[in-house]
Amino acid sequence: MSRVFITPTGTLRERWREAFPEARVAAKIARLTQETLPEEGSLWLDLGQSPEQLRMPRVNAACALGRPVVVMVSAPAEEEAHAFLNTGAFGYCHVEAAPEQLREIATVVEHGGLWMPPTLLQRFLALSTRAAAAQAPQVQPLNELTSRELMVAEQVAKGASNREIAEILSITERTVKAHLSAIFEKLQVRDRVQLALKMNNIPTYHTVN
Amino acid sequence: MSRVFITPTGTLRERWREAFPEARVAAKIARLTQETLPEEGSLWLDLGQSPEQLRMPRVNAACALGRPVVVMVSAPAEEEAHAFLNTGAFGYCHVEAAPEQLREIATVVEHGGLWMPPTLLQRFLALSTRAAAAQAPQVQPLNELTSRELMVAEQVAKGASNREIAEILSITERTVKAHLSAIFEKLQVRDRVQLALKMNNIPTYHTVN
DNA sequence: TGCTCACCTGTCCAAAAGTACAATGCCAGC
DNA sequence: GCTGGCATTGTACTTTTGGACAGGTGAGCA
Repeated sequence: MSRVFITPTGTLRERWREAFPEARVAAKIARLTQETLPEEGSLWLDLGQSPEQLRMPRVNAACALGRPVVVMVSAPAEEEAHAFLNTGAFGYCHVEAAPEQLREIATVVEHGGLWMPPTLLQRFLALSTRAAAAQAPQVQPLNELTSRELMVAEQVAKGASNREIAEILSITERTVKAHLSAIFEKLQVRDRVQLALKMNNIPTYHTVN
Repeated sequence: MSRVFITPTGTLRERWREAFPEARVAAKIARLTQETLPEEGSLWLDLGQSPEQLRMPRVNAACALGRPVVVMVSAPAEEEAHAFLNTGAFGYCHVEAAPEQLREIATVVEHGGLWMPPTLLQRFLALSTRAAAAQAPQVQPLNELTSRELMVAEQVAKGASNREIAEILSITERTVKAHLSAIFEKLQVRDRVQLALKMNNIPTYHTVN
């Protein structure tokens, strides 16, 4: 498995060489063609110094070569990560990533996996899940709720406290709680946060048990 | 690197054994604790026959063990993939996946990568990009948060309780509260419900005092 | 070397949320 | 007239949440 680094300086950084002693280097993507590329292996694109408007095209060009591409940047940012990975890159990391890390990343992307910093990955998953939920709106079992319960649920969905709901509906806080208990039971949620999310069509991932 | 398969039958499938001759097997997640688990390696959760309402809790439980989890299902579906990966799983594949594929997946997840079938991955990336764009205006106030605070906020956005967040982040419930107080202050919300809504870009109509 | 900041934790306390058990009144339908 | 569902409220209790006050550590920086 061989790795090719694409960096404007045309020279390998210390840590890159440390991670992959056999790595090759290229100054420009254009220099690389199907013929000059090794049979398999990954491409490592250094965008550390690239100006804004050139970054995306470069990622595009690199991905077009048909090898898994890891984009390296000097300041990882969420939106950029999304854009690059969506374009076809399989990895997104810091240019100064440690050698062991680089090897981890290589292992992952060369086996069809996706790699990005853990915190970004989390955000990433949260976002796409939300998007998926928005795409396929679930018909909720809100019909099970009585009219009064629905009013209470809607207030919770807007972030109201029991006291506020009581005031709005002109009932006692106690009654609000009674309705809430019924709602929780019917909708199979355990507290107002989960209810608020459910009412807004957002999946929750924490079950009782 | 060792692999533990969790399957109701308590026996390894042919192809699993073929992929990982040394694999261990367990019938229930509850049997596995930090002590009985190997130092490192991945968990493979067979949801082939699991009924709908037990799937998510099982994924949750498996992820809580602190090893990369690969969920195996008999009929891969997009929404499910999103949900499971968002819960903390790192892999999602068919129970009947070929041995070579299983090894690929193992390699990926054990190195911090994310693995799912290529077609799903495409959809996934497309979705998240769209979501990122939609969220863009909202993400701004979030950068006031420190990385740790963001993690807490993300969990609240999914409906987690303080206790759960503490467990997930391996900190005390007290610390979770500390982070939350800071978050409330920074994002100008008064409680976790409003935070959850704000994190999901849903406006709240109640005063913030 | 201080200093700041993020992160983590503790105790104590008060408010809010949620549950259990119980009761009253209203109204529609059989 | 009886029954069942809905809405309402009460007392009493447990759990969860959030805040006040008071620290402790470690990393980075002037």
